[in-house]
Amino acid sequence: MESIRKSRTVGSGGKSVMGKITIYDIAREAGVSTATVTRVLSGHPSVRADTRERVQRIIDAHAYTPSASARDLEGRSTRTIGIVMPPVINPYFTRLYNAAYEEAQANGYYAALFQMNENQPIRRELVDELIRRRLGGVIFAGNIWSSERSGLKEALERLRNYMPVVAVCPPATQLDCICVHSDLVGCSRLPVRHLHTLGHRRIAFIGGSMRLSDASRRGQNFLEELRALDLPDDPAYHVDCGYDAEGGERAVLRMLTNLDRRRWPTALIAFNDLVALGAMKQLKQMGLRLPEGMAIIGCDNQFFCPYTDPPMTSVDLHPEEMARSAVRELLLSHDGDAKTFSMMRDATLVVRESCGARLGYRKLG
Amino acid sequence: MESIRKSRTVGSGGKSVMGKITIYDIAREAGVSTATVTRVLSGHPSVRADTRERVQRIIDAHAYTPSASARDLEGRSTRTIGIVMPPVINPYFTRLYNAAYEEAQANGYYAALFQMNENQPIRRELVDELIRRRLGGVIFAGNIWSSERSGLKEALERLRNYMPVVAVCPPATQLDCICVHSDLVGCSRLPVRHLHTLGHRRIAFIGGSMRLSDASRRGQNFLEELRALDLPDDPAYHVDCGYDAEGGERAVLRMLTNLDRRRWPTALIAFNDLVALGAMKQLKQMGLRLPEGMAIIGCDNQFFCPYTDPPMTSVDLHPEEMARSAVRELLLSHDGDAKTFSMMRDATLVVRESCGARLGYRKLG
DNA sequence: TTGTACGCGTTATCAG
DNA sequence: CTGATAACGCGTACAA
Repeated sequence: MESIRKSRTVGSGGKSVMGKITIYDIAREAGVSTATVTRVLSGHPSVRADTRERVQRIIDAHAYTPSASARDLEGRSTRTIGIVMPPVINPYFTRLYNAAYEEAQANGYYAALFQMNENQPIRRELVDELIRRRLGGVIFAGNIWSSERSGLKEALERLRNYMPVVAVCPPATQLDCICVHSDLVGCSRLPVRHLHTLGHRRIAFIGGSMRLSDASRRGQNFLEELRALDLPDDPAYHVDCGYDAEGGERAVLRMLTNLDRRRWPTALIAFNDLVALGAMKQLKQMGLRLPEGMAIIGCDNQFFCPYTDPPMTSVDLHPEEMARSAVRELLLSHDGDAKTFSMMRDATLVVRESCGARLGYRKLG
Repeated sequence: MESIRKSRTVGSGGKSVMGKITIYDIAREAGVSTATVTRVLSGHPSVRADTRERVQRIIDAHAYTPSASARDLEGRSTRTIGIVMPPVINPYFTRLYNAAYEEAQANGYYAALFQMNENQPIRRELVDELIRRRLGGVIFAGNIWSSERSGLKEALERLRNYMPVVAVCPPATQLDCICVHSDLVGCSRLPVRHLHTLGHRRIAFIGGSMRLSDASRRGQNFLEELRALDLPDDPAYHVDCGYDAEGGERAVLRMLTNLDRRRWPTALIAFNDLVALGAMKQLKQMGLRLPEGMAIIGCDNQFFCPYTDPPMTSVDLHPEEMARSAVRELLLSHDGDAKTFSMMRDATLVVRESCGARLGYRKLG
């Protein structure tokens, strides 16, 4: 900020009054009533052609545009839905939001984004904000509904009193709203099976946080999957390291330096692609070749996966589809009959070369 | 969507009337006037303690929250600014938006995002939408203001009649609004000089689009810089390929296959990091080693730059700072005295290893 | 300290 | 076909 320098004061201008023309002004100038102006505006048929034209001319001349606030006040829908999620900086949520935005737009709605850091209690102010704006509905996405969040139940209940709510999240229980959840079982099963098929026996899991009950679901499922295949579930093969690339670097460093080389895992499953990215860097730095020295699988199938070296095998949770479904359900449940149900999209394993396989798309039962 | 399956109809619930309580309801139930309720709501001092408490209790009981529409109508600001830019899918704009969002929030404002594809005319509907919502101001970002866009002048003028406007963009002329622009000169100069210093003489530029006058600025500056250093500005050393990784792959493929090996450039400057990412992949695929076989520099200093192989040298345009400045200026120019000026943040070269240098941060005059 | 009444910009209803 | 006029929900003078 201080290093930004202003320059070139080019000039000054700008109208003085900042657009204050109302429907009254138009009506007066056109010599009609406000009702007629409204009729022209909404294309109502019962208005004489010449009147319509005259009014329209005035409207155009002033580039008059009715106020949304006033219009909303009159009782109709604001045609806006809210979407509450972690900051778009996380590319997974970027995709989620983008798809929601497009779907909303396709239905004549606007998707207002409310960013919220994860693992932070639902602030009462946020709920207030949503209600104040009289949104047509809200989508909560991300690990929003973890039981750690205080005031969750209350917030949800209060909100639902005003508008429909749908959650896009890991499988959660007791959620009294429509819930579109990700396939966390497949998300663990797919990569483990894939690695097992390729002959791997010592498989580790890095990323996330075991202490957060919902986020740990991934880790739990991973362990169950290992046991189902009679693979060792050594605690040393699991390290929490958060959700970004830096965490991935740290995780690898910590795990491998703490382990006798003969006990090193031969494959890594990362919480997400960001973590995997960091892990790959650290692995190379330690002199390992990929995928020979270590196989690795990410999650989210981000845009950069085909461009890592080697290209990264990853699980696609199809956030776009989930977002679109969420928006559609939200718009459908517009009216009071608030149903409550869950829906799920299967995960897909996108095989590239970070595990030494070259199979293209592949889906395991 | 069709592959998403519903399951587990858990139950049904939801209040029937979807929150219709108004300030009148509260007033009646508390046995006071609406004015008093308002006073309690806004923490006005002149209200007796017991009255306040009684009213507050009713408010809490109903979880009453005043309507934003009604409040806005009353004349005050909507405390919302708009930010119009390309889809947040592009990580550069993600950062831009995120910073704007935070800065707005820090000032008690909300930043409403309006996504618009680049190189598309400013739709009248969009401007209508912005005006309809009576925003406190609008930020336009990206290559929005290219002269190719039809109706640009008109849209801007009309908009400015309603609210302050600031543009975050490449240097543009004749923009009758506050303009925070990126340092496109430095953006070309820095990488060229860096490569020149390292001994490179045949330097190519890939990405963007020469046909779009504003986007081509980068290319123009690049050429000028080459000439200033007496380097060859062979047209074959420039290929348009858009703005994503796939484009980068294509660009490399096209350029190198069309060129005799002895005339190959020894270094590549990419329009942005996405393009550079694709280029790196294609270069490796053609058997070149990086940076020995080819040096490469990206732009935007994206999160993945430290994690490419080799880590990518890139130019940082500091989108976050620009966004924050834009928001601040917007909020400042709240009142009618619409000044018009430009400000610029210097670009910075972040040196990593994709050019074979190991210098850390480095800034060239 | 509290209440009354009006304005904010639109739409909808009901007369003409 | 068109024009008054009443909501809509809230803030705010002004009055009590």
